[in-house]
Amino acid sequence: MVLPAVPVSQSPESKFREYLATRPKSQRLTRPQRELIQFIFAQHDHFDVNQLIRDLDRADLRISRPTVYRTLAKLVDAGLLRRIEVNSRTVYEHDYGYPQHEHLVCEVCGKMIEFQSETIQNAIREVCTSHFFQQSGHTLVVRGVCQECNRARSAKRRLDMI
Amino acid sequence: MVLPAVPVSQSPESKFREYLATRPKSQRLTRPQRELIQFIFAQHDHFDVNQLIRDLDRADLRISRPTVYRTLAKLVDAGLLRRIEVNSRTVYEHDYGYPQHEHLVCEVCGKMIEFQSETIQNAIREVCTSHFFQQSGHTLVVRGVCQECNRARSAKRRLDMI
DNA sequence: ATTCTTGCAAAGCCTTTGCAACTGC
DNA sequence: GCAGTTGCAAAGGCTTTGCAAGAAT
Repeated sequence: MVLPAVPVSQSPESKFREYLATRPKSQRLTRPQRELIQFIFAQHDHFDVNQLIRDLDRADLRISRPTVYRTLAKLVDAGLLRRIEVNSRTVYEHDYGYPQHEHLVCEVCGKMIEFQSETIQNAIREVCTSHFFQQSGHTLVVRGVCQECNRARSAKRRLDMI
Repeated sequence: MVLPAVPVSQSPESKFREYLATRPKSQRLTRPQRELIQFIFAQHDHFDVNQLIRDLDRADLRISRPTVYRTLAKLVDAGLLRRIEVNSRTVYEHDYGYPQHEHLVCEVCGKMIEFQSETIQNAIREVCTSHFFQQSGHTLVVRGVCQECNRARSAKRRLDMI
């Protein structure tokens, strides 16, 4: 986490409970779901499904793959998680308690750097207004090479020239 | 196409030929590839692989699925096409001869509205500079509901209230 | 008690790959 | 003629689904 967290009044679990209750056909909060929420909001930042399942496994939490997928979908729908597609990889990150932000993604090491930009958010808002487009969210991914990988590359280039 | 095209000096095919020639291990321009390029740059705007193959089929161009995938990858690498991930769907659009732009994507009808924003591009450039991040490209997708679908929704809502 | 959720196995997508036949250069 | 490309079939990832057993309200 690099950005300041947004203050929230409820725990992720109770926010999720609220979401479940307000569904058209009311849904249930189960043990696997609670374990997942607790696990995700205790540790992860950006993660994909395979990482998550591996980590759950290491933590001796046996939650089946389908249940993980089904629960993640609900968490996204509930506004607890955000789902991002990055270079054909699907990653999740905290939404609840975390501010809207954009990403720089290093194509070499895969690192994701977060940043906020009022300017960009305002510009998007303006464009939506002028197109009478009702915005529900956005994703900005900037691809490139991060500082460290760039250094490494330059070094290698210098070596290659010898 | 809604944005003004960028003037280009070469045809897509010759631009691709140039790309092929400058590869480390030189590659070949084949009949299926030429047909694909001609077809894509004659008609399509945004398309996914299945649409493309269906349309090729209708045009009696039989190019195998693997070849389509392999060629699209090269076209993206050559800078002729851009590849965008939108709501778990992979779509391609012209890159060569078309300016950098962002997308509003309607979650109801799937329409993609293009727009350009100097402000956003500058803001991205600035952020990259301050993070010593060497940008190679970016994707901005704004999700929401377009004007028409919004109208339809409002109308339906009014009806529901009776 | 009822209705939703789980886990398993299996199926579904989309995409990639191994390989023999083929074709640019 | 050599090296890269094609098409086929098959395999690979990731994600979803049908269904019987189990759990939440």
